[in-house]
Amino acid sequence: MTDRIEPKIGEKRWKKDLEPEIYKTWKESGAYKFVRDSSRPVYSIDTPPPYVNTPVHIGQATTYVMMDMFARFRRMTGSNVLFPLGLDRNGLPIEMAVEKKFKVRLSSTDREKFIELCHRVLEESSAETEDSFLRLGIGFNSWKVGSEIGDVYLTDSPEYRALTQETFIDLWNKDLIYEAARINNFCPGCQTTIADSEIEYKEISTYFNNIKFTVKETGEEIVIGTTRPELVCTCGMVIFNPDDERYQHLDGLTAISPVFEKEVPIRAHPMADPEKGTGLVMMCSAGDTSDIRFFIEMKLEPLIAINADGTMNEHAGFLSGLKVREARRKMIAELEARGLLVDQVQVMHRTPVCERSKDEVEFIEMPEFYLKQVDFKDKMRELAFEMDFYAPESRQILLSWIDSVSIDWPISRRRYYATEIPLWYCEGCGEPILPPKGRYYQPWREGPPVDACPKCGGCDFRGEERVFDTWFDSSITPLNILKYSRDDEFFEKNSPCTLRPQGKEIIRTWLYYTVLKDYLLTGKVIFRDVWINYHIVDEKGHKMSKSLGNVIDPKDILDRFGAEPFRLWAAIEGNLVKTDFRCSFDRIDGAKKTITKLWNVARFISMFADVRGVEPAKLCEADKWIIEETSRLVEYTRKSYENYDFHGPATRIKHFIWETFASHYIELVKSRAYNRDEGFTDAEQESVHYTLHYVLEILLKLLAPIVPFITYRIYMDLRAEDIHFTDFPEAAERFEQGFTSDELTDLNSLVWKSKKDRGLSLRESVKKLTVPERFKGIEKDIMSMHNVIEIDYGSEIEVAL
RNA sequence: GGGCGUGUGGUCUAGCUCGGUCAUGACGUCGCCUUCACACGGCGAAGAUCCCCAGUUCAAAUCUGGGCACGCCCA
Repeated sequence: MTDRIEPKIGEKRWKKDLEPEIYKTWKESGAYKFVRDSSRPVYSIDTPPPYVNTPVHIGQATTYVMMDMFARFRRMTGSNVLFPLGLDRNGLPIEMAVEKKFKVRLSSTDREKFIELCHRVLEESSAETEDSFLRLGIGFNSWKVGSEIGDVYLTDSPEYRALTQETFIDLWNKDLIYEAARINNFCPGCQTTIADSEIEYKEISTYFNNIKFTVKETGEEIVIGTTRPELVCTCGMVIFNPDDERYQHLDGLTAISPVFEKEVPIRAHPMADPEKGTGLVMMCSAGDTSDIRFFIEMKLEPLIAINADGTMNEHAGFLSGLKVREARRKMIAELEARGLLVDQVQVMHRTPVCERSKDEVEFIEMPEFYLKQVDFKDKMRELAFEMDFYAPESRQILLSWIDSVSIDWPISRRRYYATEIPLWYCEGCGEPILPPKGRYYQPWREGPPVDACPKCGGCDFRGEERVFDTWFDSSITPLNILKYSRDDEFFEKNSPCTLRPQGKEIIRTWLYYTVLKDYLLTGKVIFRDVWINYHIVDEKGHKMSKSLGNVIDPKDILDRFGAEPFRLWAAIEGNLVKTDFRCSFDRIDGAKKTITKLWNVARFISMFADVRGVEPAKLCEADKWIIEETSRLVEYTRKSYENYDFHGPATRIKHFIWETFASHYIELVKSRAYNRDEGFTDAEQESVHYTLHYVLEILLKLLAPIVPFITYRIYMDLRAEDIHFTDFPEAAERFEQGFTSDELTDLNSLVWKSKKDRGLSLRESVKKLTVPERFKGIEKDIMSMHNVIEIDYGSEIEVAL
């Protein structure tokens, strides 16, 4: 028989330059295009739309690579994979980029003009994102923006915005939206109301001012510490801790505030911390979120002293018209002049700030639209248990957030580059007018959908100027990709969406709002699986940020290593649902070795005839052994991949290739494969040729979702077939094994060590080798591998050199 | 202040659910080997108080309690 042929695989090693021609082929041929009318079950992935005005972050690169692994695996196991790319273009980041780039303020710029500037910023920042994803080997359904299922979508397209507005109209008609004037978190920098979820906390250095109040009943002077003296006018109560011995006598008395001389009750309340300041606290209507909570709890009437523009209003008396900081200075001066300021102590104060602009959040009463959510907390908890979380512990983050929800979701914003609230108002009677569903509306620049007010018959209308919270848009991504309200048949058949992959830091926003809103619209849970990832941090474990200068651009990695080492690294490094990954070039470089090893193993095997379908009974014992080991690997890998675990299999496959397959199996059967001196029968040689190709094929398929380029190329070279459209392996017929892998590797190591201890070459002959009986079946292979002259059997291994 | 998570050789990591073989592997280090797929290779070696304390147990990296450190989220 043909004993040896030239390797079918020519190149000595895999090079990153081999990647571009492959991803170009995929892109140009539309390899992963979604087929709407297929009998295969749909597996849908609601990808998190990256923000377009910043380059793809290393964290996104990693998580998209993981999603691609899920997609490729599902494609090989019979699913019709819906894996679209969305690009987020709405909201504050674009507006802030405009303000910075063109040196304008939103509040003082014409709306039409400002939006045009937004478009200009957006035009410059589009293609880059897609290019990175393409080079990473991500198999999106499409690379074109469009409205077919699986096409790239933009969150600011008229189609997407029309869908957002449609959901508003539906929710309005379901009586789930109302407008109310309430104290809201207001960002003076962004000039808009923001949700609780958009607040973060920062330690800011400030002064703790100890100021004097007087007790009305006794005339006693009491000292109270505050960081916000300008809010003394809104003080509604003075409290001390019930356990604080110093102030028991004050309970039930009345305090008179300094300067404003307002009378407020003094009470004991656990919110006061005896350790902090003097232990006496003045509770203002809107100093921070806990103040607001306190007022609600105590049923106190709040007094709002700050306007939306950040100035004090008439409630602040002599401070009226001043900005908050000026008012604070003036109030302190006034207190000092009257001898009511005891001292000032510098402290670090945990201050609520806007997560976007970092401005200190104020609490201001404004009319806003709300989507009801408090009424649905129990239902939300139920829904949280209807979804499978990977890892399961991540569900707790959602549950904790649901528990902490205390007010409805304020969904209106006073910004420009976002989806407009589709409403007009009758100037005569104030009646709100909703347009019919179907198209994208811009009420601030277009006329109402009616000629006359249905209530009073008036003909003058005012368009709503506010827009939606970005999360109101983002919370319909699964509806959008599944063509909710656009292709009812498809949506009904394929809802819920199979997978929501996202970061743990946006559980309280993206995941929560999506589940909430889509439940309110459809009455059902919108996801089957939720995959929650941790983060990619720098080599030292620190969060990457522009200010620290430790940001890694995936393009640098692609330029240096190509996609494959990076993708293998992403799978091998750890389990992203449990821990952060430390991004290290050295470790990515390390993954390259395994790529090379795989290439060389394949190249070696490609020298031998690709024998198919040998009867199991005719296989040699050594071949049965490696097939059995391979089957175990297949079973484990399949099961793990199904549960989104690629790390376990990746490490095991890697170990298998290096330690089991290459070092022991291939070394063991090498002479049989070559059969140069005809020491083996044709059947024995055929058995090994078959087995080598069989195991290689399985390994390539197991690895195809992780490293799609190299497996594609090898498979093409060997079989002229696209591996990504073959079936994922099933375990083969199982074989009883006379020996275990450990027993075999121990035997080999012992022989190698014996030669080494004597300073002999590994090719040196062994005069006599004594091994346990269980190795009898692979006697010939062992003898040729170690160059054994005589073999016999005993209970202990003995090597006579 | 509360919740969740993490803490394993120089570095990183598996194992911890369900206690029990000399604690897994990688990178790095050291020694030997131009072995005909691969020197981006092979063989071998050194290196660990498994954060600390206490407890349960015949036995703890693994379970319990307390502490410390770090991270994330929330107040």
